[in-house]
Amino acid sequence: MSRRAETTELAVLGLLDESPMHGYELRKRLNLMLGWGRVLSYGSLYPTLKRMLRASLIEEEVVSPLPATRRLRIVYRLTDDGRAQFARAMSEVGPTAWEDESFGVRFSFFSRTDLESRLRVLEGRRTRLQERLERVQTQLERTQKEVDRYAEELQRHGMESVEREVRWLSDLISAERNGTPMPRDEQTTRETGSSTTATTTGES
Amino acid sequence: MSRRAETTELAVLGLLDESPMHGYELRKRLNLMLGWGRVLSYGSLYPTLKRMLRASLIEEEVVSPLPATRRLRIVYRLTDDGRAQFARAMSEVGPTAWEDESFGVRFSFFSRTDLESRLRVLEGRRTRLQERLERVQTQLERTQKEVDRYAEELQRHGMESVEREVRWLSDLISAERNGTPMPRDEQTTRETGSSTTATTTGES
DNA sequence: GTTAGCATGTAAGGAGTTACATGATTTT
DNA sequence: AAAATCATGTAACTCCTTACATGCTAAC
Repeated sequence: MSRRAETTELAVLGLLDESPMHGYELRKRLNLMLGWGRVLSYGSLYPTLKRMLRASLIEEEVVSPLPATRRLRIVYRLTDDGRAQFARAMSEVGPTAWEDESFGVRFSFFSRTDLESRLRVLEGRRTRLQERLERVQTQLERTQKEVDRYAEELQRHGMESVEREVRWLSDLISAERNGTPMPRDEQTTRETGSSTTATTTGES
Repeated sequence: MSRRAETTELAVLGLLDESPMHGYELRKRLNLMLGWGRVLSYGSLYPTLKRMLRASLIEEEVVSPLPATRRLRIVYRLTDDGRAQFARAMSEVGPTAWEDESFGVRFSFFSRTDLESRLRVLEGRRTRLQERLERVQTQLERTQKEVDRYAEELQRHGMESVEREVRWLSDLISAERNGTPMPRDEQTTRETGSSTTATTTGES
């Protein structure tokens, strides 16, 4: 019903689409998946699960694990609605799809989407990063007077990181287009011919 | 009074410590500084300023800009309390100091701290990143069975980014220790001898 | 003339965290 | 014997975003 993108929910849908799981395990997988940003807390996960339950996206089943003395586990499983919702969310590529968190989650589930959606997400993200680079560069030119050494160094490092991600995305995009699903080469980081900053690489 | 680290507040203190400014300009500088993560909205900045005003960290002065038809601007200036608070916050290097956002802000203001504080922040951040790497690596080894191609590629890219930042930090740390304030060389990214992942580089 | 930038704010709401509550089991 | 991990949850709170409200000025 609600068209809220809500990254956590998408992640849960995707993980449960692979296989049913209980909350604790879900959190572990989630943290591994998002890993490099936030670490999701129970105070966030459990209420999300309850909400999804109310929305009939998932169903619960209480399971008593074999050494029966252990705490009960509640295993969650996708409903047909949930599965449909996941498919819809993955193909509806809106501008939220290229935000840091959301991008990571979508990327993780790329195997379960079609080429077209993948390309739209990859290209959308790349465009967004390139815009960020341009904006920061023009702003730096205007404010160039008082440049603190450290502030500048941080800026430089940030830019390099973003440029690196742009190259990574460009490599992935070519790989997708060539039908080569993944650059099987570890040296993705080298100069790949993709001009780092300037190219606007107009999309389809 | 409140010992809340609150990154936004620290950033405002630091910027106003450089020179008085009005809200709009503050936001621009803030966005340039944090730039690569969030972009701060007015709905966040103005209430923060009001709060800091109530806490007597800053003072306001209404200024009518020269083409008098323009909107009034409210210029904020640090009080002595505010200046003291900034100095205290910058030297009190707690574990929050190596969180992404907070780290960036502190780093930007490094010129206004002593060598010791700088080293503690840099080393703290490096240790934290190395812990993250180790945790993810051990977890990957345990969950290694069902490795989705895309999920794995994202993981790999994330790891490389973090390793890159660790090298960057290591270079900065050596530079600080050698009295060379900054690696004036652009090729910081190359192999610098700093072993990427394994070294725990026990701190002082 | 219309878009972008200048300039300050408020109200409602979203997404998540920390701390609390509880307790068994496995590893070191 | 202590520490980590398994396991589920709630209440209070924080920080931030979006949308609204208002209006002028510079650049294209």
